[in-house]
Amino acid sequence: MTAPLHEARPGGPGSRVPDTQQGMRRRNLARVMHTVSAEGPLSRAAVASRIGLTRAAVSTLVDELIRSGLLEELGPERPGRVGRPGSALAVSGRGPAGIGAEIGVDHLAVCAVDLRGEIRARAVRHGTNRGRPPQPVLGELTALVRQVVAAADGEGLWPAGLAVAVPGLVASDARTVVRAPNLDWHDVDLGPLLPSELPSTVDNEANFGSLAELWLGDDTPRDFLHVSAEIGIGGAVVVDGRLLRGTRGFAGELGHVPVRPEGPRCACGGRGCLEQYAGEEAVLRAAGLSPGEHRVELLAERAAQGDQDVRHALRGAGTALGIALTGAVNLLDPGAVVLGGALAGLAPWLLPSLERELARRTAGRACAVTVSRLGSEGPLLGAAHSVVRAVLDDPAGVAGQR
Amino acid sequence: MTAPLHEARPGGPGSRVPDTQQGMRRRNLARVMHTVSAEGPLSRAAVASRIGLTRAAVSTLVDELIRSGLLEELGPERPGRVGRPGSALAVSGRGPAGIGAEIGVDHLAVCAVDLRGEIRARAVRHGTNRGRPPQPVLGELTALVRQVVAAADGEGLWPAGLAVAVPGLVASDARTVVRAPNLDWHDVDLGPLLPSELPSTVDNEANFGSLAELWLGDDTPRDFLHVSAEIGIGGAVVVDGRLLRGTRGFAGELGHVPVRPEGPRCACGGRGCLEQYAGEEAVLRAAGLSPGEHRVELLAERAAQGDQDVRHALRGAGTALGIALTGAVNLLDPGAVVLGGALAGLAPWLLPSLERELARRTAGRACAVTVSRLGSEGPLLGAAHSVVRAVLDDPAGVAGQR
DNA sequence: ACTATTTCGTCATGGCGCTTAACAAATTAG
DNA sequence: CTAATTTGTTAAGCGCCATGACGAAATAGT
Repeated sequence: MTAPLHEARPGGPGSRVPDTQQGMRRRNLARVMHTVSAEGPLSRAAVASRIGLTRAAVSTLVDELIRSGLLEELGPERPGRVGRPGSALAVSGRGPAGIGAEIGVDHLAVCAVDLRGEIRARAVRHGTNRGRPPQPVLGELTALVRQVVAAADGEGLWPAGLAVAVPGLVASDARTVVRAPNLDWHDVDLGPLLPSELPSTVDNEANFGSLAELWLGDDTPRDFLHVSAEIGIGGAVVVDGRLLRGTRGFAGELGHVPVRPEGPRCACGGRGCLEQYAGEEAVLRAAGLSPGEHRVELLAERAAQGDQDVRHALRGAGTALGIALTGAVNLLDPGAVVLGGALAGLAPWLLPSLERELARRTAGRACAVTVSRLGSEGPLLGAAHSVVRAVLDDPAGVAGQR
Repeated sequence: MTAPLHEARPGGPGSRVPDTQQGMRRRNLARVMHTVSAEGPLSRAAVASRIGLTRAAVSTLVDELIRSGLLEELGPERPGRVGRPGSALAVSGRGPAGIGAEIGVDHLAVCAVDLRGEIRARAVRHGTNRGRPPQPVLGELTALVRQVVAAADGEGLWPAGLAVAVPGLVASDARTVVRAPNLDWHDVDLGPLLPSELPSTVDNEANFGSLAELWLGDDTPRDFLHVSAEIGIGGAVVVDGRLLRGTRGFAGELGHVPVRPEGPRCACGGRGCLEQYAGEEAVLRAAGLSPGEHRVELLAERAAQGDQDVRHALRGAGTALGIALTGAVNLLDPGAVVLGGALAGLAPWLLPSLERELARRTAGRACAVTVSRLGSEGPLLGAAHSVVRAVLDDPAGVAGQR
């Protein structure tokens, strides 16, 4: 459990990893899995032509993947064209599964996703975790995980790994929660509290949310900026299909980008940070609601009912977001900006002012702003899929587990 | 000439590139070159233990590299330890060379760098290029290139490629200058104007400058933000040792990050952009100098002489840079911010206010600010080295050229 | 001085993984 | 019903690295 499961690095020309024939085999197994996974049922010949290997080579690769339970033979393809019909191959629906878990402020959720990307089992427990110590929370989570694993087992699936999304900053060891303000956790090592029978990783929920967007979003480009608002305003930068983490894992912090340099003081020491204008507390206050008792969910409700104070507050937040995103778009030139998490639900009232501000300030270099369709499901799905991706990226590594 | 020479991508698990034994061989040749290049003279056994291959395998790889003229055998190592001494291997000083060229506003420069990273030949021509059409400028540049190539040939070097640094935005085909305001060039395809006998690439000078910092800087981390001020304020983002280009190649634009959202109007359509406070024109004006006749170089001179108006103007620019960089540092969490190009010379007067502003606003997440020692040499060196890196990254591809 | 030990570079052998070429099987086209 | 086309498998071959053994060249110990 040293790094997030889905971030196995191939190792470039400067790397120390030797290149042997075993490595070549592993990478070609991964190529076959990726191809079949991405392009639906495919014959051996079709796979071969797509990845550039010969039919003979693909045959032996496929044999190995079928023996490992990662691929399935669906039977002969319906003959439409001339020539002998191929035998359709598909990713197995009865092999390894990725277990995703989410520790939310108000709930715990676990799900199992098979290699085809389908959710095959899930479990939720409602109830606040704010201020509760880690031990009982993780105890309950582990119970839910075992429940989901048992359900998945009933469908012929076995767990390849567990990924846990947490509303806070996670160290690069992928197990220590540095701080999670909404849970009031600080420097907690979750390693010993997680089910020991599964290889596990922990990561920030915004990170998993952005990966979900990358893997499951419609038409999401390989370079984009994901903006969500769970704790503070979390951004995530995805470059070339990889999540940018930064040297200390802090990358993607959008909440403390200066919007008005002489604005009100912020707890971070700066002035006029984005959070002062578009953070949960600030928006609630601007809408005339008391931050203590109300939550973000209420805003969408009120705005939909036509509450002018709320709408005004959201317009202001959109403008502030537009200013902060102008800087980010200038710096990164992303293919898109995606609003996710709680912001997705508020998009109808945020977008107009946000887009106006952004378009005005980035004339000619503008960038599409889209809304995630995953919404609050993002982190959980991203976690589960991170395990699935790890299997697709290195089928050989996982086949040995069983 | 489709992409910058140094950006050949290996192709991850999802890629279409098949993994064959030839590819494996190529990558292992690259590993040997990189290792010898980075860690000085090394015996075959030392290389083997470093890259994880056996001595026998490394022997055949080294044989091939010596036959191609990329490696040299220096003779027996001085025996210090027990056992038979190895035979020292070094990167050849008489093989391929990288030719770098720079089209500056006031000069043209060309140099040849060998695989060891040493400059072996150079040529400069002074005189302004502002407003001159591309054809005569490139004609002169080509003449300089041929002159440098001839000089390199006299030392037993042959040109492996040419990389040209341009003060403007270059399209992703690495040959078309989209716009270079200081030269008044727009949508010029330099391809036909470059020496046809060499594989050539064109790129922005700020990009090459940041790569020079990555490859030649002391202790430059693999993730950093490079800030220079040649045309406008060019930033460059380097992530994991790779230059971030963005979907349209615009990435790294720092000049139009909003600093004061209600500030003065900017030509870009926005308001209060960084360029309004820290751009060449703005700083000259704030210092009481007329932008038309004076240049950045003058500022360092005056500031050193104690000119209070100039120092005040630079302090202001530093503060604005600090605000803009706060956003960037929050978003990217880089290992360092490096001031390069013209900013390096102004650093003594920019740094105090810049660092104060940055430290105050990023308490706890602060980031070191350093000054490039390459200064104005960066772009030229980066260009030449980009060719050298391409050779190190794929020795087999280059050996065939000769 | 002489031997044992260590390390280096090379060679022969073998295993592994892909390619090539040939073939039987299953379909369409004429 | 035959020819053509495409699929999947098989056997032979080649490239590349690993293994193990060897001579060469140094140090360490007696």
